[in-house]
Amino acid sequence: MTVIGLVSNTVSAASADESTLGLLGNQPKSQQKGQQTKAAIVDAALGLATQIGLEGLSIGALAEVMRMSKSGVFAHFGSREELQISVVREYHARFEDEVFFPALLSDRGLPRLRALFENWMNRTSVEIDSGCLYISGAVEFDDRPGPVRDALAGSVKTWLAAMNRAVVQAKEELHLSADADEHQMAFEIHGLILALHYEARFLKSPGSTDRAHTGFANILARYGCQPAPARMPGVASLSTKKSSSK
Amino acid sequence: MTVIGLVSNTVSAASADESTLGLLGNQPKSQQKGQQTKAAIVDAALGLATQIGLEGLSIGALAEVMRMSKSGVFAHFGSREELQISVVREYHARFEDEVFFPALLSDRGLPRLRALFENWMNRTSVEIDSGCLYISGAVEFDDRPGPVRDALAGSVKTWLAAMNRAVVQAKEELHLSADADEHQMAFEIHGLILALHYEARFLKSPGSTDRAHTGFANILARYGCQPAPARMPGVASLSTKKSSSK
DNA sequence: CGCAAAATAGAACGACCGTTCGTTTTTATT
DNA sequence: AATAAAAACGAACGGTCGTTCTATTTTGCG
Repeated sequence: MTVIGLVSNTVSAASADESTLGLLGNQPKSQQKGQQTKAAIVDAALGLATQIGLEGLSIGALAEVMRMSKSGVFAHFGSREELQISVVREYHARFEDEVFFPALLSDRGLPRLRALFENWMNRTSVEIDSGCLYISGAVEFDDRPGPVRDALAGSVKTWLAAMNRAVVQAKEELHLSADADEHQMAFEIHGLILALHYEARFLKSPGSTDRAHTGFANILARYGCQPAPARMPGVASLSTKKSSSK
Repeated sequence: MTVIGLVSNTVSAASADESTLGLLGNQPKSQQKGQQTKAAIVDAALGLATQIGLEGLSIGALAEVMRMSKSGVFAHFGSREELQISVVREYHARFEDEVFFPALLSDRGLPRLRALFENWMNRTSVEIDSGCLYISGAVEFDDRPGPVRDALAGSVKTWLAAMNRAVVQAKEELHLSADADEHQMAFEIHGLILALHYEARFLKSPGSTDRAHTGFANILARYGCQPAPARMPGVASLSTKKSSSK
């Protein structure tokens, strides 16, 4: 863990990773049908788990969706817990692909921070209908130790650390006030996402998405990206790069 | 519903309300042992539900805690769903007593808003260990319609409406900028509480409590309560009572 | 094709779930 | 103390759960 510098967690256990990538044929040309249906099972399981939770995920229901026998599904994982862990890893991978990696195309500093939040918001907006595994999982495994909880907490921490890094970089690029606390900022941003999910998905309050956006703008304004960002006393010759991305 | 002006919801179904109050003998001197043990059951059920969730709450486990038979416990509610609703109502009542009512002792406007947040924070801090029914319940009943969800959502909305009202009053008292959006502000405050619960209870990150406090100060600062709150033009003679509780 | 290995099926298990029902105990009142 | 009502019990029900075991089918390779 703590690998190459980006969001990673999927390094461990060999098996069910390639999923949709499929035919890159790492080395052995063996292994085909098995991995393939296993990936399909994990995909279906992820769909079920985001809706009814990791704990609500039952092998019987999953088998029905897959039009397979319970034991047929079960054999791919050996235990329900291993199935849950596979689901968490799959969710992590998709989160990376959808939220983290695309944001790397934006410039370091404030543009990338904005992109990260924007992607996170977009994903959360979709999850108002489908559900978010990082949120439901957190509640379900609050005080239930074990490998599932570890996998969940590991993924979430990896992501939050990436957000922290983006804030630090924004400070380094002088896009944010130097005394901005990255943990504080990440905390407040996390709160916006959680409030959005709560109020939109559970309470069904309209306007939550706008409020999350406004909240993010407020945070940026507070932490040094002033409405009038021109005169910063001393420092920062004139290297203040463009801070607008779109 | 939408009653006398304060947080209320408990008006409906007659039964299990008096709980610990016990012997005030409303009118009929009948009804004794039953209501009493029912209240004890709800109390124990609330303890279980905050830890493992409303869905994880099982009558068997509850009976064991109560040292009663399953059917003995069951008879008090007639269905598991009714038990869950009773738990939600009890939680609502305690939330009111602990968070809302005490804050009414503080002056209208900013002092009361501060008190509401402070009480909410204190309760949430305790719930880092015990769990919060409004948060776990929201996840569990996201997309599961029914009376339990209705009871939960009703309670939460009642409370959030009280927060909104406090913000509006703070504007009326000129303690906050007149163009402060109460919904936006309540949204951001709610996010702080949710982030606190998430990061402290699930991720076990230290310092979350301080970050929630700092976040609240940031929000107040942004919405018109400037960092130098001493000279506020006009208003509020010198009746600013103590706003610290401990 | 033939054959070993992998994948899937099917039935059964013990455990726990919410709920029902008839019985027994406890309670409150006369 | 007698009695009717309320409360608690205990056993059983149908159902779902994760898991195990043994067959059967399907796959991939020579």
